[in-house]
Amino acid sequence: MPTFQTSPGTRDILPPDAARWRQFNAIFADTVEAAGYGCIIPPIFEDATVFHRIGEATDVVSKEMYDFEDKGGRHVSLRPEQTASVCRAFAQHRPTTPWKVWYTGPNFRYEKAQAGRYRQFDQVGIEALGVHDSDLDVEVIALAWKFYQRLGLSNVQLVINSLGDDGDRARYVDALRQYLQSHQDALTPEARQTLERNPLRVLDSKRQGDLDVIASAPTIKAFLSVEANEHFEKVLTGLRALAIPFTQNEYLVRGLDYYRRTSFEFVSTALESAQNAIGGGGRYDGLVQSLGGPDTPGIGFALGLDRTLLACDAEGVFGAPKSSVDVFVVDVIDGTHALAVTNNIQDAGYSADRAFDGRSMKAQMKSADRSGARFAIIIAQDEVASGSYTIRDMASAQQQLVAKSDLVEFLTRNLGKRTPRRSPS
RNA sequence: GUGGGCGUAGCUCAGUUGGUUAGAGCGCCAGGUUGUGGUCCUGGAGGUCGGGGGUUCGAGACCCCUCGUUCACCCCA
Repeated sequence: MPTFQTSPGTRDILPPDAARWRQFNAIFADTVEAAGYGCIIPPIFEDATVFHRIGEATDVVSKEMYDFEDKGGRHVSLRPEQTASVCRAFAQHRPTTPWKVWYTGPNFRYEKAQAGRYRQFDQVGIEALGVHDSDLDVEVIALAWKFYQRLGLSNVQLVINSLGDDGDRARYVDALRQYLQSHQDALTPEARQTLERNPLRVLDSKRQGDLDVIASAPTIKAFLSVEANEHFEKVLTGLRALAIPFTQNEYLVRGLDYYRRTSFEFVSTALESAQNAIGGGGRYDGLVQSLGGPDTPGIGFALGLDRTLLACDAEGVFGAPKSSVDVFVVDVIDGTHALAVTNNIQDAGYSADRAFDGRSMKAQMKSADRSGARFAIIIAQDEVASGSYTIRDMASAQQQLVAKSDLVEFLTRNLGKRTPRRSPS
């Protein structure tokens, strides 16, 4: 028999971790829906050209795309992120603005995996289209911040910068390229290579040999238009008003070409690994138009599920929920009583599990213990004869005999009223 | 894509300069207790030592290849 395992960079999320993911998504949805964001579910793959708008020079597009030709000869790609898809959706459906949406789901990038970096990785995020107002920038950042707080994270740092408008950015890149080229000899070979492709990325270098040159490099600030500068200052003022701490970093450029003006990143200072950026985002005025839509401003962020959970682990917060069931039915006759009883309990809105394969009472009690059930319902000859159940409180080991017809009333009295998952007919 | 570390039971790991039948703890199953879990005691199941090739009388150990994983670079969430 051949043995199989997950492909590199992918993995199974098993219980109880998957429950933690669901909880994570639920808290996120709750946080952003409270601000008027609606859920959007774009396809997981689409025309590869859509994602090329992220920037031909970016690594994401040039070497990490999971693209292929489908049976109809279409060049499609698994999405490496969702922002481009959301903007494509906007261009396609032309909803009224402001259009505020949130999403969750897997993305794909062909990279070598390491801690906090997978080929299939999940992100949650929001995108807001059609608004220039700097207040929206503040709202977007504040929602991410609020979400981190709800998870219980406290060692998160907000790093922020402005990349200016298209023209500002172009003029700055020119100046930066000139500066770096004139200091080429002082740069590492890797940085010189990066310089060819994208001068902005050189600023991201953490190599010791590049730091001196970077330290005296021109910064974007001097190239910002009056409007972009004003916009940025208003964003910072808004953050201060909401008491959200931030660090300005004029070298924060981020890897995707479409960012304009506000650009930000959330870094976990609790993580030791190199992958300590747990979320990021910014404004991308112009992206919708590049996808064939009307000239529409946009801003959003994406938070990495895996990395954020790693940060939670590092801080010892937001652990996996303990799964448990209300009742565990122990049937030592033939198991068929348990079939009916669990069914009835479930119809009444409570959760119930049982053992199979006719195991011994001791073994079934052990399963009851492991299930985390508050009560064990024991059914043997005596109970059947008297038309009742023995109900054992697993924590106190107190037992009592309860008439069959009083079972739901007993559960309601001890566990509170529940809404039935479906009404018994 | 490049470089380093690591792959032994479901999990965490021992395993001497290469030497008989590969071990422990936890977990799992059963019994001790024919109507009772969590503690305790006893027993049991479970391993082609990641895979393939080589060196050797003999390889879990040494060499080569390969796959996986991990860390760093790169990049990013």
